[in-house]
Amino acid sequence: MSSVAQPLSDESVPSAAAVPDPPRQRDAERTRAEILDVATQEFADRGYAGARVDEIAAKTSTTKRMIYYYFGGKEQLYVAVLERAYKRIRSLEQQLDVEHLDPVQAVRELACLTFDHHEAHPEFIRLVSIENIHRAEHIARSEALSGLANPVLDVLGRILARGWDAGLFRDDVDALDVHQVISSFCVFRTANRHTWRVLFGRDMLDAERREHQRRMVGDLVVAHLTAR
Amino acid sequence: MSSVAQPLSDESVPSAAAVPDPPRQRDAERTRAEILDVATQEFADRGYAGARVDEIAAKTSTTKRMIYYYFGGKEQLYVAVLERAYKRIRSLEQQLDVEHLDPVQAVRELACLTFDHHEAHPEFIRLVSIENIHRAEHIARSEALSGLANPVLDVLGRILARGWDAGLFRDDVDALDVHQVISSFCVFRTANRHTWRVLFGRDMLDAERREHQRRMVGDLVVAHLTAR
Amino acid sequence: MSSVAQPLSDESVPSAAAVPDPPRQRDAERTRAEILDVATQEFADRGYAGARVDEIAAKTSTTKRMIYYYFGGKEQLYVAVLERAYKRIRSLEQQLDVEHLDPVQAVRELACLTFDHHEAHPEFIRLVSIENIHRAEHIARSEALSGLANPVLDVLGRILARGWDAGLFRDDVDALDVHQVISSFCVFRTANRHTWRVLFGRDMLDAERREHQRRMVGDLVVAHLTAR
Amino acid sequence: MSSVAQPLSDESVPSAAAVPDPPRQRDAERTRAEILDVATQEFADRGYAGARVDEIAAKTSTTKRMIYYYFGGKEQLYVAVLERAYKRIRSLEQQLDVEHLDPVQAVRELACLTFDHHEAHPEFIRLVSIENIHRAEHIARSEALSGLANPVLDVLGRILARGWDAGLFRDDVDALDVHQVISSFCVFRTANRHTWRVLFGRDMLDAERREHQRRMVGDLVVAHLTAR
DNA sequence: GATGAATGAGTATTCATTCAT
DNA sequence: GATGAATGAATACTCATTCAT
Repeated sequence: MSSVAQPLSDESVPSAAAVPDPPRQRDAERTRAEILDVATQEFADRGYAGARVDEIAAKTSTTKRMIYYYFGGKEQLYVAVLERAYKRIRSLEQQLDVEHLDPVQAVRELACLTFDHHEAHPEFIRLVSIENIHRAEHIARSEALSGLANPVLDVLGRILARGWDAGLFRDDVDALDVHQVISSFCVFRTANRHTWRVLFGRDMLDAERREHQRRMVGDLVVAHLTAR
Repeated sequence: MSSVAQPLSDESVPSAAAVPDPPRQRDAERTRAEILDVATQEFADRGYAGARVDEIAAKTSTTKRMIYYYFGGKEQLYVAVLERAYKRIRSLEQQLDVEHLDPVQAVRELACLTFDHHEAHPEFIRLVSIENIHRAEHIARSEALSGLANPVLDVLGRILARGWDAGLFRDDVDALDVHQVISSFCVFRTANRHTWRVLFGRDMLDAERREHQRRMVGDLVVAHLTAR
Repeated sequence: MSSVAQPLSDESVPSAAAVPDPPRQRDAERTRAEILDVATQEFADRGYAGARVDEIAAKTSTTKRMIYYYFGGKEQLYVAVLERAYKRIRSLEQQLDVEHLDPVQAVRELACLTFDHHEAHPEFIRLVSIENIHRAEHIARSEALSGLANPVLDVLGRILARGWDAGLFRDDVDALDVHQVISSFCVFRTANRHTWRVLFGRDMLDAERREHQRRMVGDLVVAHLTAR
Repeated sequence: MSSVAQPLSDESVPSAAAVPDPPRQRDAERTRAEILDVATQEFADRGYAGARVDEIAAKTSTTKRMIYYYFGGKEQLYVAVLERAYKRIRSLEQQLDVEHLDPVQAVRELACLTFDHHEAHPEFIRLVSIENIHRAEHIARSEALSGLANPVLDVLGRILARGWDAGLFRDDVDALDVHQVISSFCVFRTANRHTWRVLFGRDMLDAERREHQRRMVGDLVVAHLTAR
């Protein structure tokens, strides 16, 4: 019901507010966006096979026919959902600004920003889990995604370079390794939240434990990089 | 694809050996086990909604009817798969033996063993991802699983206690925090392998990078625990 | 076997007339009605559990899928059949007109009309028998049916009132008692026709005995009401 | 759960009490009887198509195999249930003794006894309804049933003869007509109890209304027979 | 006689997709 | 662009019955 992508979608919000409808023009774009919003929610919620085209259509203000009209089918809709989700995430990552900090502070800050970022977009984490179950076959085929630049890696690369120059960081790990460490921690909390809660009785996303966990990821990566 | 249950199933192997199978009237335990083997593979491969009862039956030497005879339905079969998978993993974890090492070595060894362990059971990691997509509703309802003890935590608890006593480890993280750090890294490599490969061009499970990654998880947790 | 709904369905007849049916896109009401016609026949013929959705669909010009599209499932279809059947019967009962007769004639006439009425709708009697086997659980849950007015009772109530005023009728039976007497006789002939025939060698619906039986129900209720 | 057939089965009760098991002898008879008891309950409860062989077996102390061993199949079991039920009813009817009364008293008494009789055996009424849904095809094929004498008819025939001789009864109805009147009323109360309750809000089997109804059937048949 | 395992044909239901208007 | 009706292939599940021991 309530929009899934809201935290991400500055663009999709105005559809409700704003102008009194230019006769018939951006309707197409608006309809597409609405379908994508609902589909994102449904696919993230139930997986690709578990999501229902009927259900997606029903939660939309248009009809099932439009899904086929705009996207061609369930699979293409799913790919479109993935593409939009990845693009939004990447565009947010563009705004990272940690390069004014010293390398140690910068890497800690980057970890924390990634932490916040993933916590704000659980449905994106779920989509990624789902896509991994499918062995990433859809994003592999998507031209839009396979060529998508990765801002975090660039930022991280420059921080590491400065750290190495200053003799602060170990040099047997590269940017992708560090990104893996950060991502592992930040993704796992959300992706495996439910089984963890049942098996260990602790909710990794519990608000009370949030600060502790946030400090932990920073400590972790800094300790690792600066260990003698 | 690659045999799912083999690495785990000393018990299930004899089905291949022994007698040449009198046409009917095999035996209950063998039939059950065979269905579970195939179902584990199928559910891990395609998810709960994506797996097909017909397909599972077809890959079995018995019929679909037997799935309902022994398990009652698709969902119960899925739960039985989860239960067996968790029990096997737990039983392997029972065999952990790192307590003769000094705390730092012990925690590093534990991280490495967890690393090996998860790498050996990718289908288990997949099942866990899938169950998280379903918000762990099935294991939450399973009496067999919600009460399952967790050997790793006990072992880790004792190591930390020794480390604290010796003033070696920071004391603002508990056993579950440390387990989370280790699990995050070890699970993520397998769970997110495919999207990572497509997006970053690196296979986190690549054999050539294995030792590097294995050292990394040890370094990570030790550095974190011993950081001043 | 013999057309079920015909005697009742002025509305459903046009389906046979009109246009020669553009292949697809018939119209909703017609499709619904056709399914209900066939389902009425099948459920009356074989009972709820004995009727087959496949068989109903096969006797229809549409497909099984439409049954689920319009009704949701076998049980809801059965309820829809009951609802339509009861509504039709009630609507026919609305047309009763015996109040211009003196009370004795009126009650006899009412009995005879009920007799004719039930004889004309054997499939309705069968549906009622079937629903009683199910302890009326379906009509109990149907809002459409539990609130359905009962014209016969009103008519009967007014006749009895006149008879009591005139000192013609005994006053220790109420309208529902009288309706029970009439219904028992009229329903039993049809509902128990087959076992009666086998066990006693007499067909209670034999055309030759019809007038005799019709007079009997009138005599019965009049004699009862007017007995000193 | 609570035994259906109890009111009927003086013979089947001792199975639990009595002798300490003659090594293995009447076991066959006892097993047969137990199956029939459970099957009677199940068929009466759910109809022929609705009853489940598995369910019948499960409610038995033996296994499904025995149903096939003793009866051959579901249909034959159903026929056996009908045969036993009819035989028991007939045998109870043998005990009717109203011939010492004057014709009017006798016919009233007969009606009341029939009333009591049917009220005591609702599961028999249900079986008869069910068999009528199947157009009596099973009892028609049963040699045991098609030749079964009907004690009530004989008794009734003798009472009517006396009444005619005495000029008390109308002579345009025969014994079977009178039996039909009585049966209609007595069967209808039980057979159509549930729909009647839902549609008219009155339970025809309500204990408080029992005496009223019992008097009614007597009044009814006497008034009818003696009407001038 | 008795038992649990096994079976195949059936049976209700669902789903992505398309058509006519 | 938009809509409700329609479809066929799948999909989960059930049932009476039989076999091996």
